[in-house]
Amino acid sequence: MPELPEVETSVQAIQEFADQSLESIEIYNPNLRWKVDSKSFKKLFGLKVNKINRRAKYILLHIEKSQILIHLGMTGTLRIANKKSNFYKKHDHIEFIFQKGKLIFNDPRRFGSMHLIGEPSKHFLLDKLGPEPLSREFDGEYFFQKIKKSLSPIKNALMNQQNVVGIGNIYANEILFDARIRPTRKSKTITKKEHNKIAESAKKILKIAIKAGGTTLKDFYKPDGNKGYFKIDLAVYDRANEKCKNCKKESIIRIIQSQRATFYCRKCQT
DNA sequence: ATCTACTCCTGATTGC
DNA sequence: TGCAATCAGGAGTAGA
Repeated sequence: MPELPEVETSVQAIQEFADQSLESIEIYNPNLRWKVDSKSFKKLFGLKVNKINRRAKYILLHIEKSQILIHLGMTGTLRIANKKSNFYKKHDHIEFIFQKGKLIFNDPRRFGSMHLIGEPSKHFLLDKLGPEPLSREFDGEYFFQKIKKSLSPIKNALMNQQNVVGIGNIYANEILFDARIRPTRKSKTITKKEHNKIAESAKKILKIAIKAGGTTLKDFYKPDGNKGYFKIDLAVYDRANEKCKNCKKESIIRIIQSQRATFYCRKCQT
């Protein structure tokens, strides 16, 4: 599930480990999207995590001159556990043992990843990423310039991490509904004015979602428990055949775009 | 260079 | 109830 708001929530939830030393790391199953290099992680024993932050949908744990790079994929979750508990959940892959607790990475579908890396901006997973959607760099003018010649649908452009990061299938649908733009529109046909609205909607929707994540943080990240991701009140995603929340007349339709489900209102989104 | 389809994997849900 | 088919929120990669 994790898109930018969920990853941001996770980063906030594990801040207690910033400033703690890694006592050891347990690798139960190194098979993720790329095989985890167990050897390199063993060199980290005894070192301190100085900072934990996010770039796009990646989580970074900074340790002196290297950092642990984590991607949650589709089904990855982090959970905090008490140090004494030995509760193993199915699909637990990696466990970081700190002074005051444990951080466990669980991922049933194994689309997530974990790397030990050097300079983040030079890593192959990060070096082509576009700007953060909540930064000043991302605005209508930027997006217009970036995709004004593109033939691909605006929804694909929004989800393309080289254009702007952090937006996945749910929020792309929600953002375009908020902006009243039809997801199938070719990017090159989007006017500057519409771009301003898209950028505005993107910031608005993501901020609302981050806030919602913050309010449910307590339930989400309890030691030894993980109730799963929060959901904001979605207007179109997974609401096929339901009445549009804007016009209250037309039904939301579901189509497939580039193998992914797209939801929109034919009346409100043009 | 741009764009789309395929692919990795397990689990929940839907349909017969 | 059982079993098979379908679908899932990501994104690198191959190939058109």
